Amino acid sequence: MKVKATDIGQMASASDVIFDALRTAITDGSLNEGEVLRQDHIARMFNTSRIPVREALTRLEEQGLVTTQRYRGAVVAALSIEEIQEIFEFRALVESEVIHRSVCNISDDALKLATSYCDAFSASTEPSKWGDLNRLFHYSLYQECGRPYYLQIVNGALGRIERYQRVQLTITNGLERANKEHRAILKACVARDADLAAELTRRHILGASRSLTDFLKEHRGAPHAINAAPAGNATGKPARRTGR
Amino acid sequence: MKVKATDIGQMASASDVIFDALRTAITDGSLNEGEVLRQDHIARMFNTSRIPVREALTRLEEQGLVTTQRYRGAVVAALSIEEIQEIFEFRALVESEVIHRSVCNISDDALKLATSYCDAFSASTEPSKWGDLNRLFHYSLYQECGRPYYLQIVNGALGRIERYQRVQLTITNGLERANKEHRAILKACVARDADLAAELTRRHILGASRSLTDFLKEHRGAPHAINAAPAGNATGKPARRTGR
DNA sequence: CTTGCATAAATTGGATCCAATTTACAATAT
DNA sequence: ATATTGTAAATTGGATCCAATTTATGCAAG
Repeated sequence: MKVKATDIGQMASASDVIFDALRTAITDGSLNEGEVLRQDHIARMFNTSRIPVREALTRLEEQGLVTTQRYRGAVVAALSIEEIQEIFEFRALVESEVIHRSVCNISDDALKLATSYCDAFSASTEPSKWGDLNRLFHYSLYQECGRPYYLQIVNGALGRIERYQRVQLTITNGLERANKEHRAILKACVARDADLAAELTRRHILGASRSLTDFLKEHRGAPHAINAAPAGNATGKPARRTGR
Repeated sequence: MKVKATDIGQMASASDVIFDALRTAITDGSLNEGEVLRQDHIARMFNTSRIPVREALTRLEEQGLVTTQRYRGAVVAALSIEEIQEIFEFRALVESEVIHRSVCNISDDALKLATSYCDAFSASTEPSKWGDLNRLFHYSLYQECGRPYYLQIVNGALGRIERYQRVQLTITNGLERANKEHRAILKACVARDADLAAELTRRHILGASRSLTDFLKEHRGAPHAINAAPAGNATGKPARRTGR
């Protein structure tokens, strides 16, 4: 009998690989907002043609992570402070609902796992991992809500603002407060107090929004100047194309 | 001075045209769920190559309107009753929040417009227009919530279940109840009673969910047998490919 | 008549090529 | 020196072609 590809799981297509790589690069901040994504540059990085690159960029645009203009290419999406606030507020609404539903069914195993992520988060000294650990902690408490669509939406919303949240945690030392709030949320979940867990989650997210946007209002005279600017791009004009 | 394309607005690319056409065909039910979408068939319909078709399908998949398997192509997504219920419940959560925020700022013009859509909805005898009019009515009450991201999410959620809702309105004569509920919502908005408008919207959506899923549980022994099946496809096997 | 396998047809993912458009740059006029 | 304009380079959208894979069909064996 011939072995079909489906028997050993769906092999990732080239566009999937590119999509995943670009997505993580955008969400973790490796790619600065406003940065231009050239199709054949990316294609060369992955040793493919531009076709799968375009498919990946299309998907990223559909998720709101890049914006595209005809014949002008894709740039990493930049969110205004108002847009960031809106997404945090939306997360507060949906995630409080999600954790409320989840706590009712939550298993001891899930609580154990959440605790271990919580510990790892507070113990980690590697800023590049805070985003992942934070996400893993929260998601481990959401898993048993029985609402995959909600989780998908939450994931999309989080993907858009994760890069900013990481900056805020790193720079304003928001780690301590996040940690305390995580402990409180976890405690409420262990006690199976759904209302409390929901309310604490809501405040946790809105609080993070507050300190992040305060930070951005301070440090963002210009729209996109969080990370170090790439060399020679201090002017408003597009960077001159350097040779390949 | 040379006229740039951007000066006369963004010209729609071929993939945009195809995307829009397929999206409306899926949301309004012209394409049955489970139906297979062949790339070069669609390409021939639009006199293009398969490249822009693939881009359109990629975007539709990202929105959850089609599902794709490697080398096996795209099919119009079919939602289980549980998934439909979940999306309605999600809409109830988000749309009640949206209308609550909107009513605080709503203008008399917006109320006038909403009234005209409400009237058109109740007067219309054309089932194919109910979906549009229903959407226009609700959206006209949402416009001034000042939360574009919420509206974008609502639009995505609605796009997934619109086809089913249309079926329900058509078949179970849910029109009368929808109409009454629309009047009540509108009245609450005119009175600037945000809490009431939100609660009525919540119940309106959950009620629609209830009657739709009841209907589906009744009429859906087989997963995808709402609309008339295409000729010669009564068996579970895929239809034999007819000549081009 | 049904089942199993070999082979052909159909279909998708990706590479390469071409046209449309934008952007950079040099030459020129003011 | 600065603005302007024409041209070349860079870049994207799309068409056509090829390889990988799946699906259908025909033929032999039971």
